[in-house]
Amino acid sequence: MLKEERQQLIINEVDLHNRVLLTDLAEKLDVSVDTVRRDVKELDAGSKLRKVHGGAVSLGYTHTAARSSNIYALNEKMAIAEKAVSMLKEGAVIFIDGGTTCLEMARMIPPKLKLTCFTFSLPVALQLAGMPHVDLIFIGGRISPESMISNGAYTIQRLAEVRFDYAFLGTGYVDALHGLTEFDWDVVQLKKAVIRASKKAVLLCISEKLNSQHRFKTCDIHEINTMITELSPENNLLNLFRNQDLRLM
Amino acid sequence: MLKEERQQLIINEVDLHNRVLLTDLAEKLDVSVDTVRRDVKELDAGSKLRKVHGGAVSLGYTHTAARSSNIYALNEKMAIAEKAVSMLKEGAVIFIDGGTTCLEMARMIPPKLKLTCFTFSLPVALQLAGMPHVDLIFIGGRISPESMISNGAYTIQRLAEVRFDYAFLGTGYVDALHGLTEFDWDVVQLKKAVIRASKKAVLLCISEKLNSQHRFKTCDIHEINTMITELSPENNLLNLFRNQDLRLM
DNA sequence: TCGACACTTGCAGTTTTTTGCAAGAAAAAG
DNA sequence: CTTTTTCTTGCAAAAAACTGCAAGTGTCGA
Repeated sequence: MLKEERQQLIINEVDLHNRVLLTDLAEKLDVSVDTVRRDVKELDAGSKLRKVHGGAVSLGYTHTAARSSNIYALNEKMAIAEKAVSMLKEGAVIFIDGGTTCLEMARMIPPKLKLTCFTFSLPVALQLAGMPHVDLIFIGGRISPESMISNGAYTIQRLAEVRFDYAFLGTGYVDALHGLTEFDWDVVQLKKAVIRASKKAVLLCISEKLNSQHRFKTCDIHEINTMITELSPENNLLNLFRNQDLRLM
Repeated sequence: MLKEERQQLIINEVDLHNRVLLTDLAEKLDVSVDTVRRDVKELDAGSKLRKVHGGAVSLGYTHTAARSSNIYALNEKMAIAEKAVSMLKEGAVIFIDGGTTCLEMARMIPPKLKLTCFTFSLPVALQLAGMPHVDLIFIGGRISPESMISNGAYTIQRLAEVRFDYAFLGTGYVDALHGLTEFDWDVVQLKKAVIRASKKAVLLCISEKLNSQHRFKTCDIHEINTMITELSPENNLLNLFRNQDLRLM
């Protein structure tokens, strides 16, 4: 077998599976691991793939890692945000949760729309503060450094004093059977308070989170009025969420 | 499983759920917690996520605001901030006002110093939220878009419920005779409330503002305990402020 | 055809990387 | 303040990578 031919096969294999082990390649091509190693090293030098300890990965594969400098799954989140913004009516009193999806939504609020927005997320507040027609009220309290939101008993008390037309919420995990869950107990208490304070709760959630769960439960699915994903409402992935007194969007 | 592959999965999980525990990752990936810890540490070093005690959080949340390039008289403000920071003692409960000088001060807080900080300024809060040893409490309310601080009756009420060891304040205008004055009546009410809530008030003020005044009065000079300018305390420009029961710094 | 030469391939020994474990330190929780 | 969890550090075993070397292969010109 020619070296050239072998290297082409290696590239094919890598592109096909995104990642391969050197030992697998050696077995498949019936050459020694050293040979494969040398081939992979050359291909790496020629930018045909990326060599890593124990194997090789395709360039596209690692490229997704570079994207994380921005926001994960930004396109999906923008699609969700667009749908969410379309629900907004002039003069509404709404709440916007923290999290990147909700931040995207805040960004997309039409500049001319008059709104009263509550939030406890610093990034969301910063975004909304620049909008002249938005009346922005920050719900204070102890700021949790990881999520940049206020949280704790004080914040929950403040939430008991208000009532929103709509609350736009994110969640860590969501499952048709187990509802909305989080791994953080404090966050659950906070989200419960938000849901109590809102006439209608709208969940913004990318489809990748569907059917995942964690230890602490925020609420059941039927306590949510509308669930927005980046998918079409007819998508099969949403089947489990039908007939739950839930509007899909 | 390749290390590369594993790290990619960790990034996905973190970006997806915003926050994950090391132990959960270890279980999911079927490796020891130590390995996950090392991976997360590497990814943190590569700015793919942020490591926190017991887990990792996504960067989407926590991009700390870079200093906007052109702050007026930055060097002077940094000199003031440095003096202000030198007053801080371990465990103190302080308030930090909005404004660029106070923001500079927030930036300069030593990373290891344990503090409880109150503020109603979004930029200051964002700055402080990145400091692990600072217990940060945001005083909520309606956000005034020009200054990015909460203001109004609600905020003033909240201020009535707390008591600071030190309040670090800015002011629009200051004069030995007329005291601290502002252009904006609402701001005056707010600053009054801050001074009432603090045992000691520290004024941060560049010398350029000395001997200027405006319509609405916050307080007299003697209600301030310490005044910090970028000048040496012996400087002649400060002569009018001596013998006012005021410490110059 | 022969031999010089460059290139490739596999092997063995050494070095580096990865991984899990354990003990003490540090940090969070109660 | 005490208990529990997490972090750090050093260590050792295993896996992988690198290095030098020798054997094999093919090319080219005399």
